[in-house]
Amino acid sequence: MSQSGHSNAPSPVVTRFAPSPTGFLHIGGARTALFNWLYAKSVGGVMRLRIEDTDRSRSTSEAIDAILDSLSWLGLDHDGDTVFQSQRAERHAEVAHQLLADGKAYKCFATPDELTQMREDARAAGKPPRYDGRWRDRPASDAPDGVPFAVRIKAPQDGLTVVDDQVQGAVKTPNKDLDDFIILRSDGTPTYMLAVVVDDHDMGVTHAIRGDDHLTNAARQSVIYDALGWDRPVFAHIPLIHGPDGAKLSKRHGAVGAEAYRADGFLPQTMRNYLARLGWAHGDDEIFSTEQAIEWFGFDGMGKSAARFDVKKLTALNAHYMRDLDATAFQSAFETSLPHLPNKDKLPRPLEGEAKQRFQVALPGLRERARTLVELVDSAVFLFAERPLTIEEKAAALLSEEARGYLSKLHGIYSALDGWQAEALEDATKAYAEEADIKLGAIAQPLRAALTGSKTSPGIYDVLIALGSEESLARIGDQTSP
RNA sequence: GCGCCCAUCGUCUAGUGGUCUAGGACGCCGCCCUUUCACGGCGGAAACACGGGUUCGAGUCCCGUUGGGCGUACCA
Repeated sequence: MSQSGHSNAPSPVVTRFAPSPTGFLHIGGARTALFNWLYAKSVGGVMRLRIEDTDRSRSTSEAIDAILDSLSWLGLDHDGDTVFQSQRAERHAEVAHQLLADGKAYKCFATPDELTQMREDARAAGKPPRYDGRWRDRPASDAPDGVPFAVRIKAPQDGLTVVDDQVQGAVKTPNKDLDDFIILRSDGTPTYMLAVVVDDHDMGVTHAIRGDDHLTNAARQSVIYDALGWDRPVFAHIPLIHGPDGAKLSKRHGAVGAEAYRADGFLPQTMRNYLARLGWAHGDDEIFSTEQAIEWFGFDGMGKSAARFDVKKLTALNAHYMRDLDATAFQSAFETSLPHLPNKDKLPRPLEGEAKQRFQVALPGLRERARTLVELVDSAVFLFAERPLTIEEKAAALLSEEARGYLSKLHGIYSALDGWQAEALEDATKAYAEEADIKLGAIAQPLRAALTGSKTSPGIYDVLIALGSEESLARIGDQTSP
C-alpha cells in the first residue's frame, strides 16, 4: 500500500470480473466472479464487469449472453456499465505509443521466422525461449522502410520483479526470465497483457482477484504498470478448481459450465455457498448464507492449493437448501430454473388450477425428500398421473389379495368421513388397524402403492390431502377390484 | 528444458511452535427414530507425501526429494 497520506478517506474498492466470451461461464470463472463480488460487498466497494473479447474470432455474442445469464442466475450483479475490451483498442494503442515516445518501449521488426528460429536455438541451448532483444537498442535509422513493426516493452534485465499477492504472498520473478514481450501487434492491435493493464487502470480497479493461472502474468503486467508510472492494483490470485481426478477442469469431467448446474437442479444459494467454500474457509463453518459470507470474507481465509470439485458434497448442500429455503425464496428459484430442467415436461403446463393446488399442497413434503429440483419434479409426477395408475414393480408387490381387502375397507371408512383432514384420516386409519389387529405398515404401504404407484412418497396422510378426497378414493378404488 | 506456485482423512477443509494420542463437513459402515423414503440423533473406519535440519518441543519454521499445477505466443 502506498502512503500518500493526503486524505484519511479510504479510496473505494473496485474489483472486476473479466471473462473472455469464448463459451459458457466456466465454473471456475463463476467462483472468481463470486470472490470478486464477495470482496467488493464485504468492504463496501463495487464490482465491475469487463468482457475480454479482443480475440474476435473466438468471441461470440451467444457466449456473452450465456455468461450474463449465468451471472444473473447466481445473483452476482455488477456495478456500472459493462466494458467491452474490443471497443477500447484505440486507447490501448495510444498508451503503447506513449510508451514508445517515452523510450519505455521500442519497435521490433523481427519476422515470425526469426522469432521461431530464436526460440528453437534457445531451446536447443537449454535456455528459456525468450526474445533476445535484437531491436531493443537499435537506432531508428536501422528501421526498414514500409515494414510493419510490433511494439515491445523494455523490461528490466536484472533484479527481481516482486508481486505482493494477497493470497500467495511475495512472488519473486527474476527479471532475466522476463523478456521484452509484445504489447502492440504489428497490425496495431493490443495484446492481452497491455489491454488488461490499461483497462484495469482506466476502470479504476483497485483489486485484481483472478485465477492463479494469471500469477505469472502479474509480473509482466507489473512491468507495464511500472513503465507507465501507474500504481499497481492489489493482486489476489486464487487457486484453481480441478476435476475429481485432480486435473484441470475440462469437458471430459462433465458439467463445467455454470448453467449446467442450473439444468441439473441446483439452487443458486447452494452454488454460492459451495463455491465460496472451495478454496476459502471461515473456521469450521460449512453452511452459511450469502450475507454471512459477505461479512466473513477476506483473503486470510483463502487457501493456496487447487481444490477438486465434488458433486456429492454439492448435492448434499443442495439437499439442505431444498428444505431450508423459505417458501418465497424457493418458489423464485424454482420458477427460474424450471424452464431449464430436462424433465420439466413431466409437470402439467401451465401449472394452474387443480394441478397447481395439488402441487402446492404436496410441495413441503416433496422438498424434504428431493436433493435437487430435478428430483423434485420426478417425485411430483404421481400427483398428475392419470388413472388407472401404472404401479411400479416393487410397489405392485405390496398389493396382495389381503392388502386389497384392507384397501377396500379403508375406502369405505374414508368415504364415510366427515370432511377430509389429515388428522381425521390418520385417526381413522389407526383405529381401523387397531380394530383389525393389523400393523399400521401393512395398511400404509399398500395405500401408498395405490395412491402413488410407488414405494416411496411423502407422508401418506399428506399424500391423501394433496390428492384430495375424490382422486384419493378413486385411486384406492382402482386397486380394490382387480 | 527453464521460471513460478502448491502439498493435512477418498474429497472440501480447521490448524498461524507446546492445549494435536490432529477437529469439522461430504462420502462410506453400523445402530436408533420411523407406516415408506428422506430428515434427525448416536457411534465407527479414515490424513499431517518423503528425507534432512532449526528448536527443550514441528502438521505448524528452513532446505532438499517426490508428486501436482500454472506459465513460458504478434491466445486470452
